[in-house]
Order: sequence, then structure tokens, then C-alpha cells
Amino acid sequence: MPELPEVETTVRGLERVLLDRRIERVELRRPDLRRAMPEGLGQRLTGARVTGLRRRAKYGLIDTDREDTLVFHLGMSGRWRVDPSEVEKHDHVLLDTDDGHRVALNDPRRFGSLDLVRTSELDAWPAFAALGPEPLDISGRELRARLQGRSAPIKALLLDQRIIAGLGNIYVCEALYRAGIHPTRAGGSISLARLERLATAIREVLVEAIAAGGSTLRDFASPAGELGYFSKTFAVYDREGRACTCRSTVERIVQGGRSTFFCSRCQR
DNA sequence: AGATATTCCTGGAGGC
DNA sequence: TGCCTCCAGGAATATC
Repeated sequence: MPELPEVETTVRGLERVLLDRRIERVELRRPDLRRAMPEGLGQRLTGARVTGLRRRAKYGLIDTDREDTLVFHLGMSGRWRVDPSEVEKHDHVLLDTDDGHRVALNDPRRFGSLDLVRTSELDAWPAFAALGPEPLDISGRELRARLQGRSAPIKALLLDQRIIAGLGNIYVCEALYRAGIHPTRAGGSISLARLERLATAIREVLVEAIAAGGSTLRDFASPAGELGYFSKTFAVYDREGRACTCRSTVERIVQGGRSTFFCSRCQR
């Protein structure tokens, strides 16, 4: 499922075909994803030139010369298909460029979203206004400041986009494992030294996944369409009952309705 | 206000 | 083989 590394990879893939191109045609193949499609999406996008592609947290941003930014979230099964040979089931939006390329937003489970936001108003846009800092820039000190006084388990706090924006279940589990921190530990009770380790672990695990092209479970495809073109082996995620490198066994618990995978010998 | 539960949706997995 | 139930995920919303 797409997390920050997959979104980063997707944005870089889309950049290859969309940057500086004019969007010649927009086809909406259904009226909604998770929510209704933005008002006037087709008209506002048709004829616009793409001036930049960016990522914020788990959102991809497509800036245009009309001062509009198309903001997409891939949910858990979304992907952009680049130059698909044919339209497939669950291709919900098609964008055709002036030089003959096509990108298709495919999302079987429709947990994703599309929004068109005035570029100058992005920071105040409700979904963005409360977002915490980017995990790739996070420091131990900043983590400490944001976890101060919080009694909830560190696992749940790291998934809270207001505290740190862009981590999902997979990378939270992996980062906590690397940092040797038990997922049930109260966020506010972790020492600065261990939070420094955690900040480093978060940055490292994301950088490695981005370098590898975004990890994949069942339903992520790169923008070029090759399914499962990257396979990363997780240390703990989805490895319940299997051996940790310490020869102990990876455990699974449920926190806030989400599975947490960890090694109780390596994580304290 | 902080913590937790519920909702959305589909396809894949596993049970019988 | 087919039908059934369960589960995965992020974010918005509701409720304690």
C-alpha cells in the first residue's frame, strides 16, 4: 500500500511525462473516489500546463500555470498508470498531455482522493493545515517536543499525521524496530537519546525505500506500470511468527485497530 | 483535549 | 468448485 516512499516514487514517475506539458484532455470515469471529485475539475484542468510535481506527507501535488494544484492521495490501493495500453477497470481519471502521453489514476478500493486547491492557499487547506513536519527532516529534539506529555503508545503517535506527517503502518513498525523501541511505550516517556535513534531510523528506512523505488505489498505499481518491480524485505512488518535476526520470534499485537509487528527481545 | 471507535471500499485469503 | 467471512489500509468523524 502506498506510503511516503511510494508517493515519492510516483511523483518522480509522473514528472517524467507531465512536467511542462499541457493537459489536453481530462476524462472523469466516475463522480467520486473517497469523496466527490472537485467541482469543475475537468474545465479547470483542461488546457492547463503542469509547472511542477511535489510531495507533502503522503499527498502528491501537481502544480499548474493556472495557480491550481491537483492534490492526490493514493489511499491504500491507488496508483498512477503511465501510458496504459488500454483503459482498465478502476481507472477513474485519465489525463492526456499535448505530446500524446496519458496517465490514469487507478484505485480499486477508492480510499484515495483528488482535490483541486488554489496553489497559494495550500498551506491553509484543511487537510494540510494541521500536518506535522516531514519525516525525512525530523530530528530527535523535534520528536521530543511533539511527544511531550503524551501518554499514548509511541506506535499510535507516530501514525498521527499531526505529530509527524507521512508515516504509515509499515514504516512505523520498521522504524520502531530499528530504533529498538517497544511499540507500547508511552510517547512522552522516551528519552532524548532514544528519540535521536528513532529520528535516524525513520529517515533511514524511508531513504532506503525511496532509493529502492518504493516498496510494495499486493497492490502498488510504479507509475511505469510494472507491478511489484521492487521487493523489499521487512524486518518485522507482516512477519508474525517468523524469526527475527536475533532468533526470537516476531509478534503481532493490535493497537488502535491496527496491527503492530515487533520483536520483544530487540524492542524495549 | 486526549484517546479510542467507527466509517468508507474492494479484492484477496482462508475456512468449510 | 463456490460461497462465506474476515481483514487490510488512511483519514475524517463521532463518542467517550
